[in-house]
Amino acid sequence: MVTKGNAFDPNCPTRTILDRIGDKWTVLVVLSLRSGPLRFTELRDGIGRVAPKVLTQTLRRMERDGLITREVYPEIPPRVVYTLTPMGASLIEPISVITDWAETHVPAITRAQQRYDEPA
Amino acid sequence: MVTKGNAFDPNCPTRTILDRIGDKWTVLVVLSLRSGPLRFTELRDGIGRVAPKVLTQTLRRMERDGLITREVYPEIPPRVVYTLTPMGASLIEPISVITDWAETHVPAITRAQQRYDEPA
DNA sequence: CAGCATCCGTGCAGATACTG
DNA sequence: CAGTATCTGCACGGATGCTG
Repeated sequence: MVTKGNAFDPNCPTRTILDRIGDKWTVLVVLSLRSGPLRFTELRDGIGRVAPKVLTQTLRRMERDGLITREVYPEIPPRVVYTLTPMGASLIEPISVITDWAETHVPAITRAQQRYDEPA
Repeated sequence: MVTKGNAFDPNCPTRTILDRIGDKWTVLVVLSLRSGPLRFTELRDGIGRVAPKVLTQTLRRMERDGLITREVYPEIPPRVVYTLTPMGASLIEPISVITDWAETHVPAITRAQQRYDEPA
């Protein structure tokens, strides 16, 4: 069985995962941390145009979920390092399945869209 | 390589896929149609609390993407049947990878959240 | 039956400015 | 440096009512 049948339950915890995977920044953070821990600014610069507030929200939620750890070094200037936990790292696989699927089917999807958008 | 490095491009087509997978209703439609074609109302009833407008939007977008087909029988009363295309059906695999991951890790995530939310 | 048209509320992304 | 504080806007989900 693909799903235990509770995927239709609005409160199904699987939904939470889908939300995370579907979240733009969460995925990018995982991929960014794939090759090692990074500081806040390094993440920010690597990811591109992301407001600090939004990045912070994303990181806090991921920390809460146990996907990353957050280590604060009380220096001046402060240094905070984010690291993928084993669980966080295990997300890379599902993500790569999705991206593989995407790269395989995107051309067909694009064609389907064009066909759909063509003359009425 | 997990990603071709363009996952960070805001216009990366892979993002579109992530958005679809992350979309609550799209996933439920795929799972609903897994065992055969369904009519609009059947989908609506099976999925649960979803506004017709939202379901229609979801179905149109999926049709446009080539994930489902929409057949209209000009009868009275009208009958419209939605069917998973081969491409749409191929989405079940990635989805099941996600749900498998979810079912494996949800307990750990829940525990992590509780630990995080505990005494300040 | 299968939807379209319309309206509403609002959650939330994002920009900007400031601080320990 | 690594955030917090504050404001804005608008995309989007959802409810309701109508129609071919």
